Amino acid sequence: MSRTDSRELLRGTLRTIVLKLLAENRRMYGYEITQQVKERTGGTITLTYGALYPVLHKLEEEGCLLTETEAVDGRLRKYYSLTPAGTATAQVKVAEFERFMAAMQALMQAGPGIANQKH
Amino acid sequence: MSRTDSRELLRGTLRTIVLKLLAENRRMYGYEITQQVKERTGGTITLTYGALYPVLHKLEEEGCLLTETEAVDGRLRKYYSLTPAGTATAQVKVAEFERFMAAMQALMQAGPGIANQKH
DNA sequence: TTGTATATATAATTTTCTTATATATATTTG
DNA sequence: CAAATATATATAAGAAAATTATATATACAA
Repeated sequence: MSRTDSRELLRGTLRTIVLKLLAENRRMYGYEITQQVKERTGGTITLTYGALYPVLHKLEEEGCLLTETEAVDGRLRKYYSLTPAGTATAQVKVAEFERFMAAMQALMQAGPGIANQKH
Repeated sequence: MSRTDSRELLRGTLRTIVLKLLAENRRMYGYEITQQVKERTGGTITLTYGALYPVLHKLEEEGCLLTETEAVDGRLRKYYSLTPAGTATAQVKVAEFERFMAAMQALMQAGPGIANQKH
């Protein structure tokens, strides 16, 4: 299976993604997060459960998230929502990410190179 | 030392950065790469030597880079340049990164403030 | 001569992710 | 009806990639 999916680039962005989505949605459960990410990125980004759940647990442990477990259609769902501290962290993380994006843009644009020839 | 520097976001992008710069510059040495990155990103991104050199060695080992060592002002410099395979890899990596950026943009933009309530 | 800048390198540790596995119910499909 | 797929969470073992610390060496400026 060759993955067109750029997994390695995802490194370091998981927490930011989770916090951002929760900042928008007020409450979400893990599975829902993976589905939203897949949908909204047209399948380019797919989260793995082995990475997601530990991050959710860690964010909870750090006081960024709180949970409420509910049974829906006979299956358990664990809803996560941001605490005030989590909201603050989300803002910081998103701002940091935007700064980082701009910096990467600066590196990826300019320069006579690969396929950047202008006529 | 509080770092405004978003180190964790850098994870997974190092190889792409190195390959992109080498695609533009034809040949560069390690120290030069760190300086260019710092300059071009206004200090937002700073590479550490502990990460950079192992990556350069690995890329060389993989056949993406070749080296020529020269003494300049009494100090040694190890210049790296792309092999044809390295050029191809650089193109793939940059394309992958752009795809990833677009996907992240899709996640980061949506819903200014708190929209998207479901139910 | 002391510190800063230039220049490369590696080892130990930590963080973070992948992969595999486990459990359990609901729904769709052959 | 059985089997496969979708929903839903969880964790352990291992790999990958980075941080941090350390080592070496020369040039230049204060």
